[in-house]
Amino acid sequence: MQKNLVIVESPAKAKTIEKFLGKDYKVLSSYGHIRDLKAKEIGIDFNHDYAPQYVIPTDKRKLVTELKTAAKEADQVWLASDEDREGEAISWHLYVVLGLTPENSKRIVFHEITKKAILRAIETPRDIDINLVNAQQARRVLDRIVGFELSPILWKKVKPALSAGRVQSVAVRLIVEREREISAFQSEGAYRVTATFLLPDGTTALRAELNRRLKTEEEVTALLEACAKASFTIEDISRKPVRKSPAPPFTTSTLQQEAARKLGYSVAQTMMIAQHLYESGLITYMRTDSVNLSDFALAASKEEITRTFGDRYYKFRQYHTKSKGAQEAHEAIRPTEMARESVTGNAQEKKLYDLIRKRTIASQMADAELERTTITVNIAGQTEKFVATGEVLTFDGFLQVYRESSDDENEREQDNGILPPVKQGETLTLKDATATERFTQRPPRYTEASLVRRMEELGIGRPSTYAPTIQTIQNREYVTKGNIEGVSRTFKVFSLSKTGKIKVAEKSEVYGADHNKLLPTDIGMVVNDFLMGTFPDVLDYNFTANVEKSFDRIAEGELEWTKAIDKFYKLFHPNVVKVTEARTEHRVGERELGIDPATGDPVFVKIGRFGPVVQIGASRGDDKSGPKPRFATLRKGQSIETITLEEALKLFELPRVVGEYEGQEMVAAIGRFGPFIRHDGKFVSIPKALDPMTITPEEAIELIEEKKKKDEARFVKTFDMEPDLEILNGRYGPYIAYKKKNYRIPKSIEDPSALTLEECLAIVKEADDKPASERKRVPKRTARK
DNA sequence: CAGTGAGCGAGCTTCCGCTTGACTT
Repeated sequence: MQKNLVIVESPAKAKTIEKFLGKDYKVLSSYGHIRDLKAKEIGIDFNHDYAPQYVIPTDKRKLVTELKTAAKEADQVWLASDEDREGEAISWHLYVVLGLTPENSKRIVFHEITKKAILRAIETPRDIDINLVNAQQARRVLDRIVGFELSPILWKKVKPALSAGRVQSVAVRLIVEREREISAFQSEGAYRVTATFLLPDGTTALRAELNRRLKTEEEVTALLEACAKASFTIEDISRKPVRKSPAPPFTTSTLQQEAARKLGYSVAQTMMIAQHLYESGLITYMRTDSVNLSDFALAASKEEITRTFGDRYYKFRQYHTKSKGAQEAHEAIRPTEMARESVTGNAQEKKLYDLIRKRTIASQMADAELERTTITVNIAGQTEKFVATGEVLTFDGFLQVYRESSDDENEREQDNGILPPVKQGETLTLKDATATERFTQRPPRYTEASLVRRMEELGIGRPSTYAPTIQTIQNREYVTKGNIEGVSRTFKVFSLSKTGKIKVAEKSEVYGADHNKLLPTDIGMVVNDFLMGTFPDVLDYNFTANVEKSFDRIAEGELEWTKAIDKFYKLFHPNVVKVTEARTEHRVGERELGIDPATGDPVFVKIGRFGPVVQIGASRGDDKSGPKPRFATLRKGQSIETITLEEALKLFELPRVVGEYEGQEMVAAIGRFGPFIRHDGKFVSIPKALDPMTITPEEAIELIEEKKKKDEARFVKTFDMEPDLEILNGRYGPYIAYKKKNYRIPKSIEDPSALTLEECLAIVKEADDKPASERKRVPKRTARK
């Protein structure tokens, strides 16, 4: 048995380190935290100075027993979790749970996974930093208090199973506020004037733009009229060298942004692919906020750049992390071997690796050098000038390898080319001039990646939580990813022809379309407004930054963690009690639309048990007296913020009896899966081309008959002896349905329609006999779209 | 796109950060 046990956080890391350390060392992984607060209750003892009640989660029990056994067998245990707040806490929990002592255990840290770094770490061990551990306990306890005291308020006041937290609620706030900025945005038109001039040779053209935009049509016509008569001279030519520097190597956040822009991956997708590359030993750890490169990586980059491009392309650069609250326990994300140009794996892995490698290499390359030329053209008798700019790349530098993308589509317009040679004082002739009406642009909606960038700027969330947080706010239905259809608008174009005439044309363009952007739902907006009204301090963009300052003081040993929590709790909890007990006349987010002309009853919209609903008539009190209110769910695209009385009343026209067929009523309605026709206890979806409000009996019958035909094709085989068992055609090919459960047909069976009843029952029996532990229940959420 | 189309209500839901599985009917 080995004398030494090293415990790290990640199994991939354990494997690598074990190779470096040799046979005297056994290296195991803790797989992150091994203990946490009780899962089902708050898990904090408020009567005993906020003592956290830690438990080992069931899925960690087996691992912890293994670690205990290994620790007992070793002479020395080396706690080698990451060097940050969470890592220090992991070591401390291990120390406590494994029953270690100062004699038989040591705390070590290393910043790069090289033999040298690890051996040096072992030579310079230290003790567990209890102040840093306490900072983590404060963080954990604060998050638990905020989450577990706010969420139940939402269950009571808005809708069950909702959630609130220090991170997710602010993420939702960002999206809600951006959407409101967009709806309040008033675009302003202004005219952008461009002109083409001819040089004295009579053939070479120079395109230039007026140095300011013109506000009114009068200004436009005045200027164009002046241009028709004016003479033009080259007033000034200026040349300026410009340098561009490469972007720093990837962190989790910047990798997610660039992978989204360049490769179109979602944040979760990027992390999954990166995890794969990491486990295959191809890249360094993918959850990091550091832009630092190890000496090994710096040397390897230099070698790679000078070998491939030459000395001139190399430049040593050291980057410093700017983002708030960065903990820098790891390196930047980079290839483990800089010389490895490509990897084996699927196409996505190859592309992401390529992106990481190029970004890393480029970060150690020379600046790109450009020459920017600006030509100013004077209009005789006018104060305005025309300006032409051009850029020429004189040295490509890092651009040879990598060019960072931008979210802003307008930036790409600047890709100006070479300008023709001109001389100062030269006279030009105007060939044409055009004034095009352009509108100011509304703020952009967030994408997953741009939300991550904003969260990182605010210091909210960590590299390990960006992707899960985005998932959570979508699971709670605060936010959806969706498209917005563009709207058409007209704009004017004034053009001056060679003959000096001004023509006006009206053109149209589609604007405002959006694809795959984060949009707030009604629930998201109602919850946000409620929390902003009741807990503005927690929703403040600086809340995290402020508590982080306290955590830093705790880590420095200047502040007791329980005192910091006490200060917060004494302010926060009374407000929780006050808000919980506040009786309000109306439901949170409720809006009265008006009176139903048919009954005289009031019409409301609000968040109901299952989401946004319209209600006609007041809710009945506890005594159940009075008439029952009527309900209707909002249709897709409708919002409780914008729906009108008219639209709301229309929702009650469904369900609607369309007609009769085969002696049974046909009823049109809208359900969770869209519009449908119910007939004889069966449901048929109504396609988009038809409307449930106007569908005719003939159209409905056609749909029903079509569905019948399709259903018949569904049945591959049925058995008279056992009507409960059917072989059906499904999305994934034929399968067996038996007593409300579905069974896979083994791949070895070529013709499922030839199966006998006995064979089918055998398949069913075999599947049912599998131990329950092997049959994982499907989480409810995955059934959702 | 196999199947769901309801409506306070015994119960239950929830946070943030560390880490990977085992599962695809």
